[in-house]
Amino acid sequence: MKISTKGRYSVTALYELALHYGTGPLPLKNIAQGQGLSENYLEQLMLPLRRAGLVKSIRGAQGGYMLAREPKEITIGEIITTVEGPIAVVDCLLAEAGAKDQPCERACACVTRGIWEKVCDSISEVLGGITLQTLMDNDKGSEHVGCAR
Amino acid sequence: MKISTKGRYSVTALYELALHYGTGPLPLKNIAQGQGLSENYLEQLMLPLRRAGLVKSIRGAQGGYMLAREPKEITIGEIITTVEGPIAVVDCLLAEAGAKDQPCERACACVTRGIWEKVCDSISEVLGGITLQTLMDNDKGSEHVGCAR
DNA sequence: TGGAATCCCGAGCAGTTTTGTCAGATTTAT
DNA sequence: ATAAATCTGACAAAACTGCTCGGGATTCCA
Ligand code: FES
Ligand code: FES
Repeated sequence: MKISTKGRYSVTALYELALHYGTGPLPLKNIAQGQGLSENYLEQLMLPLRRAGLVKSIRGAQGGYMLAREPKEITIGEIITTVEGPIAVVDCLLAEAGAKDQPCERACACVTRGIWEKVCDSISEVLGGITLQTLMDNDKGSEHVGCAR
Repeated sequence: MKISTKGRYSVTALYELALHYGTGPLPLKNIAQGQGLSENYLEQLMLPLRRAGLVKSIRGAQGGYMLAREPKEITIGEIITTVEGPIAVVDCLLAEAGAKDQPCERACACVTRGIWEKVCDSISEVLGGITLQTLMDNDKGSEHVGCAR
């Protein structure tokens, strides 16, 4: 039950873009250095994000990335599903949609199916309810008062 | 974001035990064959479950496993955390408890931390709210009416 | 008392996924 | 022209998953 680094890095990268929203393209190097991430790795994550229409890119010198929409229109759920695939805690839940092969043999008789559905719904609800704007607001609101370490 | 077969198999196995609750020990072979699981693999899952006090075992011929508590006293969350480890969608959330090493450098400044906490809480709430008894009740309640396939 | 059934335990292993690295091609501002 | 940047695909180490196997220990039953 882990969210991979793909998801986490993507969120922080797009949060960084959100902070610069409206101020032209931001090169990947800046994001990577600022957050201490591998530029090469981050590069790979931007590919699906661009194809999904979450970010836009400008090539060449003085180029970079920028959000394709307003921060309040991009949810954390979108970001994570884009780079990690659909939120399905068990493969069975995927089958109903695509269903070229059906890994869920006893779908209607399976007593546990309801559990996984509830978990997925719950996660989707949480992640779909948080936007990049939310993160910015929360960060501004926090006082950064005395932290133990 | 997957729940591994460890978690799923354990839940179905313990559900099977719940169905036989009060009727003596059930050998692993029966569970495995009934659910179409590998007996050898299931054996490995029972080890942590026994150590965690969820099941009791009786060795020797005519032995087997039984629930250590009533079905209504065993939550799905307990089962899954026992075999898969704590529900922490990111490692950072683990650190605060044990914390021999601290993977979460900027815990108090990290804007994304709140997201992962919400997700974990949400999952824990769902899984902690479902017991083996719940599953049995739901299954009895369902009419098993016309299912497409 | 002698199997036979059954749990107990650790080692090992093939396949997949994760987490990157790298080299080079392409585009564009200056 | 040159430098800055994105684009793309190939590759690889490490971790994880999903098992399998072999042998040991315990207990029931005939
Ligand atoms: S067999 Fe697919 S959810 Fe149980
Ligand atoms: S650095 Fe640990 S939660 Fe962000």
